[in-house]
Amino acid sequence: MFDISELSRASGFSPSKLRYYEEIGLIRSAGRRGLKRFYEDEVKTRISLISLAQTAGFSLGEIKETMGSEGRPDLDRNVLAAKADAIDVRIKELTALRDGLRHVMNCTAENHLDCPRFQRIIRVALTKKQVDAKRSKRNPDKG
Amino acid sequence: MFDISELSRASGFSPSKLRYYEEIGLIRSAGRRGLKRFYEDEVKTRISLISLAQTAGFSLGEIKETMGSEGRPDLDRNVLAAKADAIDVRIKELTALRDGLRHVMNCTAENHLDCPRFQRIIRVALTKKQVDAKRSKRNPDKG
DNA sequence: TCTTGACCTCAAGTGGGCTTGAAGTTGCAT
DNA sequence: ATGCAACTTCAAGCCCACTTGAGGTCAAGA
Repeated sequence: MFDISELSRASGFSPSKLRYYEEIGLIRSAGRRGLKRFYEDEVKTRISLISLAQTAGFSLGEIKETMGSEGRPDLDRNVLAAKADAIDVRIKELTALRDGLRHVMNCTAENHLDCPRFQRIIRVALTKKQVDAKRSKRNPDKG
Repeated sequence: MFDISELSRASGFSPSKLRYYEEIGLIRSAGRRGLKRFYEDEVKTRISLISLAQTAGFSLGEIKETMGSEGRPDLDRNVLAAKADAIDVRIKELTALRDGLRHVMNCTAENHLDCPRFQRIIRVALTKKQVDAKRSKRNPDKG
């Protein structure tokens, strides 16, 4: 068991952020000594996960929905599958963007937006986005 | 040349968003007919790029900085390289998170946070983050 | 026992990224 | 020439994810 400043140090999250996350139900303190919150080790893994999910572009609401409360580790497989698929799409977009940037670094075209290779790289990611958007219009419940 | 509603339809960005982007200098209209803005094809590529970069987790400020104004396509190679590296880090984190999610879907551990395989998957991404943080402390200008 | 500093609460403020609404203007079809 | 749908500006508002500040409580060490 450790207090909020130790958790803050260990996680890199400010105390106010930790309190805020508790307030919205994303994390839990194991209990109090007087007013002071005390935490168990488990919360560190949870915080790591939150941090990762934020990097992935998920809102705190989505993260909460996906992780559930600490007492409910039996997550909905469909939700998890959908999130994993969403991440796959994002990875492809990021890969295209990164390749585009790296290409621009070595490209001699006067205006990079006109470079055919660059445009092709970008179009790959866009096509994926559009396909996805169309599919979710035809089939809204599959997100 | 096309007007704002056509650009909106083509890009999926609302007119207000397009005007906002112009206001903050992210895009430019090619000119006006009366009050109405008109655009050239080039802006579509630019918008695609913005969309992609947002997905990658960059703020509009960073995007502006990286893309420069339309009149300055000669971007700073170091900035581009740094962004590309940042994207690589993010891709690794996303990959770890996705693998973690997919594992949880098939994992029978009663509490997934306790599953050693899951923890290992997560730790991979965290380690990268910490390494990166430490490097940028030792060497702040290399961000 | 008394101080002190790290914790606490709760309300208000901040910044990013837009959207909305009111009020005005205008290109274009009739 | 006229109407009107679609554009325009500008200010204010909204949601998210926090941070800040004022004022209060408490555990532990001198």
